[in-house]
Amino acid sequence: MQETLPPSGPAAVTLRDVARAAKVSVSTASRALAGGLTSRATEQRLQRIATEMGYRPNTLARGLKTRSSRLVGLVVHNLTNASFRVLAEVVQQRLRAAGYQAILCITADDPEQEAATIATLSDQRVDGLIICPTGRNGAQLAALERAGVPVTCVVRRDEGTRLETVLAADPEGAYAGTQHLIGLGHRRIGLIVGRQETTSGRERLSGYRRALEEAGIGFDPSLVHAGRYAPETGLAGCRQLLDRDDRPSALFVANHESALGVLRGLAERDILVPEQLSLLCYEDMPGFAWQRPAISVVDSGAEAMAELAADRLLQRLRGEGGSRAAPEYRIGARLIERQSCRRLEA
Amino acid sequence: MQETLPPSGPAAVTLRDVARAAKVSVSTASRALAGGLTSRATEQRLQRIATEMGYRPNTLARGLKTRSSRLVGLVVHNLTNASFRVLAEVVQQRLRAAGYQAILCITADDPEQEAATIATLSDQRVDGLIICPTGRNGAQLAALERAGVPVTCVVRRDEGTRLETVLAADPEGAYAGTQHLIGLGHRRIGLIVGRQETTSGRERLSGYRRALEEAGIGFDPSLVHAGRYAPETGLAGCRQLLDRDDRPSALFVANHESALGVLRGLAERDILVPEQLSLLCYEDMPGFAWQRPAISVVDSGAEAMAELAADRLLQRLRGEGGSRAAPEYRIGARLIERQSCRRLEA
DNA sequence: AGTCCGGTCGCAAACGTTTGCGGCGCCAGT
DNA sequence: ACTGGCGCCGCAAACGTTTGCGACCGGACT
Repeated sequence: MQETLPPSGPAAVTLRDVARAAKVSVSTASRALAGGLTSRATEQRLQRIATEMGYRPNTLARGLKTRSSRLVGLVVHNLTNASFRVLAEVVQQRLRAAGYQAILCITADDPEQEAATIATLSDQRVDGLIICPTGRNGAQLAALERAGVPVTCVVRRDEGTRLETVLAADPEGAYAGTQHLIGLGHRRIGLIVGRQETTSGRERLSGYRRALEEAGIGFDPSLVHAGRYAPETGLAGCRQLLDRDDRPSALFVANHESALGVLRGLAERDILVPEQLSLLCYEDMPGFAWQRPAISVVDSGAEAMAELAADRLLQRLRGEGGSRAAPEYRIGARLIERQSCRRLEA
Repeated sequence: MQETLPPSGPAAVTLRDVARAAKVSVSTASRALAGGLTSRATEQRLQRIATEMGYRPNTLARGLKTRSSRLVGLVVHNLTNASFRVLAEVVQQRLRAAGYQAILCITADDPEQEAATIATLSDQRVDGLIICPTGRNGAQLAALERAGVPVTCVVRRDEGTRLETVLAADPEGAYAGTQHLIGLGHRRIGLIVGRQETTSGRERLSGYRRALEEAGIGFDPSLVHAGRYAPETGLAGCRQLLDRDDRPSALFVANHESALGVLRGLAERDILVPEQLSLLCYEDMPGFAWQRPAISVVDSGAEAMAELAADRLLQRLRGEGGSRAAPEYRIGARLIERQSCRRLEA
């Protein structure tokens, strides 16, 4: 019978092979390549032989011994949301530069998938974890951290655990955006915002509200429409807010998925921006700058968040964890004025 | 001195612990949990004990022994392009369902980064690889495949190697799109397309050209604008094609990044779609359906590509690789009519 | 010349699994 | 009652590293 051997090509060259070729023991070979505990001469000789033979250390074996896989889990809800997308891009690149690889996992904001994901990543012996938590699996995350695997939360906080977290400065961002509109003379400002069960949804609403009240404008609940992060929400909000007699003069759309629906709603009603309505969005996305008119946004600073999250995790991976404090970081938002907001004449 | 032991929490429970608790040898424990070579009774008993103790097998150790890491590399140029995004989402999910994890890597279409990435993934002993190749590292990929690691290319082909590849049916898609416009009575059709060094750029142009010629319409090179996949290209193309006397009556934009620039160009010139110009895009993206008017597209079938790529790789991972044929698969494109194309009166 | 010391190196154990091989006991068949 | 066979299990080797410990060698110092 034809032996149908699995196509395991030429067996990889192992440390033993290198050692044998250099006529030293495996241990000195190991030390020479790790740099250090050998004479300068043998070190260089072995480096040379190793590269000549095309030696590549076996990460699994090394990981088994050193109890570290140089893998980091990266868990997000999806890749469609611009924040998650840049998070994935930036974190991945940052980690790679530091010698780690990112394992990408997508949970669809579903606690069960998240639980399974965390378990699997733990099985893979990831060295660390960056995650946007659903909030329902805090116990598992805390257990991981207790087992020596640093966990950094992003975008959302996991209430109930004391995990290191980096968030957007949503209250301030929403405050600044609303204030900007107020400064332009707007008094009736509609808000389309996320579900109030989420941190960001609540915080953005509260920032909006605070700006209003500080300006001496009453908060009118009928001017806010809350819903999922989806175009449909924006469309529904448009309908609710604009098909009424005392129509607001400005709209603040607090997440970019809804914005698509809002744009369509405005077009359907032939409402001119910014002539008849000022429009301000939260979170920048590639399309906004290319719209006509270009859409002003308060940018939530996704890449800054990503960079900070990666840096914090890396620092703890290097063992400089230090502070048990499990702090919370906030990334400042930034107003980007384009052409979708106009000053209201008095 | 306070021993600052690394916070390696409670040591993980190992197979030895389970075996000891069950008063059997490690080998029977292993076999019992793997299912099979033991009596039904001990199998169930050990399953129970294992879960009670919270045993989780060490993937690294297992991988070292079995020479498989249950990791699969996923290499794309970026996550902004819609095709890559759904590729990442779908592949990740598919692999996970089959017990594999995806390592995400981004190359920015840069051969050097790609080379480094492939090397690292190989070091991590990935079991397989799904990659959109730059085309400059075919040798490395071929070597991987020879070493027993199945490689599947997506979106682009690596010329010069005979790797399994799944592509979009770009010639047919562009043909169908152009034909659709012709069927609506258009004779002068502008084309904004990708660089001619890329497979997709060439193939989409050729499909466009074939449709034209079959309809007896002469191919006019001055009606095509080729450039990078970026909004700027679209804007420049708009300028070149529309600021002339014999302006085309329809525009076929063969990639969605450029489309953003085109939309802005049209808005700047106050050109009404579809009244004054019909617009058709290649590759669907979330925004298109929400535009006003909603933009017709020929959808390149990104998720079908992703699914096929994942399935092909998985099949080979399961050892059913069989055919040495290194075949090439094509995913059919599909015209989605919305509201941006109108029939030309004769 | 003897002692000591610092620098290099090899031996062997360990990391947690999987797996070939052989031993043991039990049941059925003569 | 003895043999054969088969099902279940344990022993130990192996996967490719890292690392503590001890051996060895040379030179410098007393």
